[in-house]
Amino acid sequence: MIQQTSGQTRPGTELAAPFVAVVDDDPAVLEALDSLLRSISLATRLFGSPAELLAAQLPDAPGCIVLDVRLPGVSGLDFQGQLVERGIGRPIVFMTGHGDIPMSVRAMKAGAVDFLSKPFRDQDMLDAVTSAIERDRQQRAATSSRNELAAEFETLTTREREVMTHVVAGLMNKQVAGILGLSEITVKIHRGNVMRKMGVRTLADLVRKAEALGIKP
Amino acid sequence: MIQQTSGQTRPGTELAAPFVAVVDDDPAVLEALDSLLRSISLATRLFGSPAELLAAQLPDAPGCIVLDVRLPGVSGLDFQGQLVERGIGRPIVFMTGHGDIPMSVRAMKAGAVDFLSKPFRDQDMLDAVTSAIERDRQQRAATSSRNELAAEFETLTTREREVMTHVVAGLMNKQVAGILGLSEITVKIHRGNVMRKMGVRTLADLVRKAEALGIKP
DNA sequence: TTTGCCATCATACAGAGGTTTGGGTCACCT
DNA sequence: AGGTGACCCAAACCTCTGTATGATGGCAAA
Repeated sequence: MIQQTSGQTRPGTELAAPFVAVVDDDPAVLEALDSLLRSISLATRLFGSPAELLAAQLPDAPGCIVLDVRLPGVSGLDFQGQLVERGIGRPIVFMTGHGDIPMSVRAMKAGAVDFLSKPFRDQDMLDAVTSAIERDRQQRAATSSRNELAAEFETLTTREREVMTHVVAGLMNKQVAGILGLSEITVKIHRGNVMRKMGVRTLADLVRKAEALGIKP
Repeated sequence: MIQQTSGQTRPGTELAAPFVAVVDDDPAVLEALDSLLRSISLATRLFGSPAELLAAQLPDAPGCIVLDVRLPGVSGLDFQGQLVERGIGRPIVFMTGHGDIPMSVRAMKAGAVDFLSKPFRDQDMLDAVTSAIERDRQQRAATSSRNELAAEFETLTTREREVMTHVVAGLMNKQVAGILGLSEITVKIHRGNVMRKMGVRTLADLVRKAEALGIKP
């Protein structure tokens, strides 16, 4: 039971099965992709329109989105932008029957993983999807560890954050005390609290965490 | 005179005028691009083939390469790979008269800044080139500061590097001494040398430099 | 009001960091 | 043979860090 709980709550474990969300207005295409992706043991979510995908709740697992450029409602490229805005930053694989070079370049510039012309070879789609999922896996791992860090940082009081900022800048306790108008002993106490709350035992580790948090001034 | 010397030798200043290297086997295209690029005050280097560019010495300034995909000798895409191998990592803007989507996607995946179909609008080329030069500028700044760091690190002796590795890992002097089979006082001396040679005064700064150098074990 | 958290400071002590001074061995190069 | 530089160590001395112990006051939620 301990292991089970640990496995469920510990972030970054990523044992969940990856999935692929497919958006296309042609049911035949959806069916074909569903079959293809399942053949390599990938879970699928099928959508007939961008709106459906936005309404749905994607699994909390590494995954990607396969998208036709020409979709009912909005352009696939615009939809790409919408997804990013809403924080649904899943890697996207585009496909199209009537694409052109500027379209593909725009998609790639916006971060698309691949841009496949219909008809494409099955293997090309599988490669693209595999690559996209791997990208998402790393993305999620990075976001996850950043979130844990931010959570620790938020447990600090205002004073503790001020002290931490100056400490990781390399200032001595007495200097920090001078800047903040405190006595050196008070700074030491805050500093000790910072170390404890940030879960580090050495200044080196604190500096690295501060770097990851983007603490500069 | 002091200011002049300082300005010439300090890296990262990047006051040098940006340039654009253009490779195309059609003299008319070269001439047209030369004229276009000069109109926004960009220096140009014109080449009739990839081999010519490889033989030439590009200026030590931010710049980019404008390349036709179909070139005498090699494919523009293969040439892109060759340039990366030789450390000529300038951002590339592709242009083509007979391109297709897979080609453009491959180029973009390989890091191309843009991929323009001929005929393209002048403004599109200017935008692409401007963006490419900006990317190179940042690339060069990053490489430059990494090189300075590596240079400092290379002035360290083997022992000093070992000590530094353990120190930035957060170990105490006595622990480092135990691992390396030294006395604590010797570690202190090495540590002092490391700080001096790496040009830092605080452990925090040393940790940051070590991070930038990718020192982990 | 009581409780809890935040913040502040003092004294005292233990331990870690850092430099200086001075000394030694060894390998390599001129 | 002498010089250089890496490497090693010790004693002395100082500063800085870190952690108690104990105490005060403000402020907000229960």
